[in-house]
Amino acid sequence: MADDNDSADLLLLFKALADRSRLNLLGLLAQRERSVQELAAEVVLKEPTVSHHLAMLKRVGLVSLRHDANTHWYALQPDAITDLAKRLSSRDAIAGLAPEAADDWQAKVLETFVDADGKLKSIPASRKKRWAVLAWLVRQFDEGRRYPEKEVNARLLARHWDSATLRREFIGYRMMARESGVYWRLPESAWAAETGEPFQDA
Amino acid sequence: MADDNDSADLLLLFKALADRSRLNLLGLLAQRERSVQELAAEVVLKEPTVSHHLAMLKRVGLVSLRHDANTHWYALQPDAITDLAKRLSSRDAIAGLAPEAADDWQAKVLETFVDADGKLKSIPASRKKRWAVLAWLVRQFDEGRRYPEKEVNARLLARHWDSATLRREFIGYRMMARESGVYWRLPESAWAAETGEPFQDA
DNA sequence: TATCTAATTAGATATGCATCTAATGAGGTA
DNA sequence: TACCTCATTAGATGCATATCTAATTAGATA
Repeated sequence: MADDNDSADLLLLFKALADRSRLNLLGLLAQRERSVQELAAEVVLKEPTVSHHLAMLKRVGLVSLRHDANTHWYALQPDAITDLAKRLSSRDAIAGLAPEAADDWQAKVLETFVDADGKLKSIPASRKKRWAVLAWLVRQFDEGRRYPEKEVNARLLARHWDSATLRREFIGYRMMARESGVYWRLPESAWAAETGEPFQDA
Repeated sequence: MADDNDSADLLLLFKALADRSRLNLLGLLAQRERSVQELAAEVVLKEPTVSHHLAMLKRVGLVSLRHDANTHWYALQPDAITDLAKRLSSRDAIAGLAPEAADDWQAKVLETFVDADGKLKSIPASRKKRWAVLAWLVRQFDEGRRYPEKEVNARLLARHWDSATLRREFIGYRMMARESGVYWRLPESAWAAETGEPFQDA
């Protein structure tokens, strides 16, 4: 379901709004366009801190940015908030936040990327879909057992030629840990919650 | 002043919504009433964790609770969300989130020293912050009413274990007066101006 | 009374994130 | 080129909080 995307977005929006400093900044920006310095003075925070908050607000579309020389002018993006309001007004929309939806979505991704023989057709480029595929793959290893790199490779090669990338991604997504050439599964609690958002964009 | 409350409420609402597990729970509760066990199974969390989340959702009015024997049935409180949606739809409402100098500072102090249940985590050491906290506390007593020491203690104990210190500070900051074991509030004009002038403790 | 079940509270751990200082980048001007 | 200003990035620190296990409360039942 595209529902899943929606709910991830929604979560990020709420996270962006769940901080007093950022609400203050939004308040100021709702009045008029402002520069970083100006904002820092008004909310009594250092510029890097304000910059950090603005980056987050911008990432979720709550504010817009206009450059003028080396001054950056930020402004409220009013549609973002009214859109949010709209999304909240239906009870069904809220019901759509229930977790079961995720499994559905994952099944769909797997249908797309895995062929009838169980071979991975390609490694998804999108972070979320890659997560879904990796989750499926990692569950084919026993929890609590330790695998030498050679064996990890062997198992992965049964699914896709690029075992090196897959191994690396296991680590990156915290689905596996590695120590001196030996791999083991991490508990799903460590990664199952992250439906695949980047922590920061790097 | 009412603004201040509003924005504090709003912040708590967003904080409650800014967590994937709680969004999942809300989704399930939007479908129908559910017990803690049931929810724990569906979101794959332990019961105490779910209990913790539900307490927060309830505190901000997003869910309601009904007891039946020792089963607790939680349900979505749909008005809470539509109300939120309404509050977001006006640009002026957002502009109202802008900080208001002193008030905002006091709000920030309170956020730091008062936990979500309204308990005072500790008595600030800095004079100014202690002033802010005491001002908040003393406003919970009616003006013009007289309180025997026992009742002052009882009320303070709801906020912090060291009621004796708090009582003494009320006197020191001229927020209350005492005569033969009976206490009463002094008018704010007597102390509201001193955002923490030297008065001498002890 | 003792016991069973459902839920909450207490206490511990670990991760996320707000904030700061210092360093770097990027545009403008003399 | 050198310098100035505004902003962002890097890295460190400390607090808030999501989650778990263990202990406790509360209702129901035998």
